[in-house]
Amino acid sequence: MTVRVRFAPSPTGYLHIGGARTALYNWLFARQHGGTFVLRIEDTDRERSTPENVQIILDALRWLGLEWDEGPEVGGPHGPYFQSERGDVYRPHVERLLNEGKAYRCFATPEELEAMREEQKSRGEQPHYDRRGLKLSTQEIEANLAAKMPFVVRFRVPDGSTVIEDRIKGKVEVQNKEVDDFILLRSDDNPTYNFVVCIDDADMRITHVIRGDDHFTNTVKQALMTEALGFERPIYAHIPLIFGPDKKKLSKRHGSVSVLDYREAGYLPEAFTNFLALLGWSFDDKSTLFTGPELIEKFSLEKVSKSPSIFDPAKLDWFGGEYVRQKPTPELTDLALPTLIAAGQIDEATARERRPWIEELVAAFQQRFRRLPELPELTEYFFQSTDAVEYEEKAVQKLQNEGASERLAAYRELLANADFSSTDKLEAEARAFCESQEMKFGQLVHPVRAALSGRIQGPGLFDIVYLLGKDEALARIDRALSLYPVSGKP
RNA sequence: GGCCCCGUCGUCUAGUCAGGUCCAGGACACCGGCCUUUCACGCCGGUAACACGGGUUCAAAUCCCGUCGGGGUCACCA
Repeated sequence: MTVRVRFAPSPTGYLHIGGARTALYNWLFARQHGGTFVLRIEDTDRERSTPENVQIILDALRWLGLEWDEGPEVGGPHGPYFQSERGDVYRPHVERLLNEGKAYRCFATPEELEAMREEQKSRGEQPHYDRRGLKLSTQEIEANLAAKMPFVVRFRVPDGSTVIEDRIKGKVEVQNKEVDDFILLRSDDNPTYNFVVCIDDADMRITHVIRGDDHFTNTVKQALMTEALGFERPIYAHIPLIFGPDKKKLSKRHGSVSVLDYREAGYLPEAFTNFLALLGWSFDDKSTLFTGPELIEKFSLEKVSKSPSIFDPAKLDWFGGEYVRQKPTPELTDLALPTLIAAGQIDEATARERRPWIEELVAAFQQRFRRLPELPELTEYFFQSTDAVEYEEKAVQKLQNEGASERLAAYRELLANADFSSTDKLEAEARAFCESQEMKFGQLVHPVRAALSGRIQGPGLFDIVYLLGKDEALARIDRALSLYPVSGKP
């Protein structure tokens, strides 16, 4: 049996973290088994579904690297893949179910049903549909139909119980009487979700349904419906939900839950998928870093946790830094360049001309950021004119320490004739200089760093010197010297 | 409330099915230290958990029962 799985989002908003993880697990499962990953858009809610939202979902999936084999924009033999375009495929099934007595009409209005539920509640009963439609005689139905009374079609839930052999949850048995005779065709002639899903999944030859645990109660309905329709039941796997720190289903109020927000925040997609994969799944007691191919090879539904997990942004940050560090510098440069450009630090033409320099700059900071947009915050002073560099308070202190300006001035002379061909040479010369002056290395480094960058932290000092170049380094020292000429008293 | 699911460090988890090798392992976070020109990286170390109560057993995080706690779901939404 060839594995066929699907991800079936509703384009009513962004793709959220939970949906992304569901998509990832489906994709991983398909790739591992050489199967097919189908993307189906469940846009039957015309009010809330928009083409823009569809595009957002596609963008998000592509960013995560989850290419689909069948679905929007790629087509496939089992389309259409937009539920809104599948209207006609459902009608014959409604008729069949009706003829076979597996479904029936109910003429009760929403108001009547509401009243029914209220009454049940007032009697201390659980609200439930009382099968009033089933009690109608053939004559009554004919008369109502002739009178053009609106009706819905309900599924007649059989007696007994339903056992779901869930690949993650294990065996779960539910009494069918817990399930109401749900509606499969609305009075406006539109079929409902629990009905169309069964037909779509069957039409698309879906073998495994992997989705969020919030669908579990639907699963019982769908299993029953699938059986009534005469289709083969897919294998189900329900992934526990992702919670926010308050242990409630992750939602907007927990901050960013949209996948594209994380792209905006500048996380590398590999970091994000690695993080997502491990939210609710683990391979063993040691491994945390997985490449895409490793994930495909090692993923398994059996090792998906049965308990919900809480989204921890701090851990995502760690993954972010980890992937930034292990990314080859040229590639990282390509990825980071747009943020430098967006920050106004460089333009595209200059970036091309100074490509080797940019790569060296990125390399100098590679250990120091986790998200792309953090880079321009760190590199700002490299792109400012000499006079625009601002000195933070602590940097000013470094410049005003006893003897600092004298040491700075002395180093300026050294630098004027220094060999700028490499960071190492600059450092070696500085060290030799300190030794000859019987000066501690740190006494030189700190004021120089302050003079060049206006800051007290950053990459290795000689990376800064080197990246700035001789002219600019001298100019910045001169400026610092003119601003803070007086050292502490002798 | 009914039904269903879940409950190991603050968080993600290994271990639970096949009880002993677990006074519970790893990772993130946090705290200390080392490295060092700062920050970061890296390295070393530390704090920290079997929800509770019974039972079975020579032995229970692991099996059984109960309690408590958390969540999901109960629409002419998907």
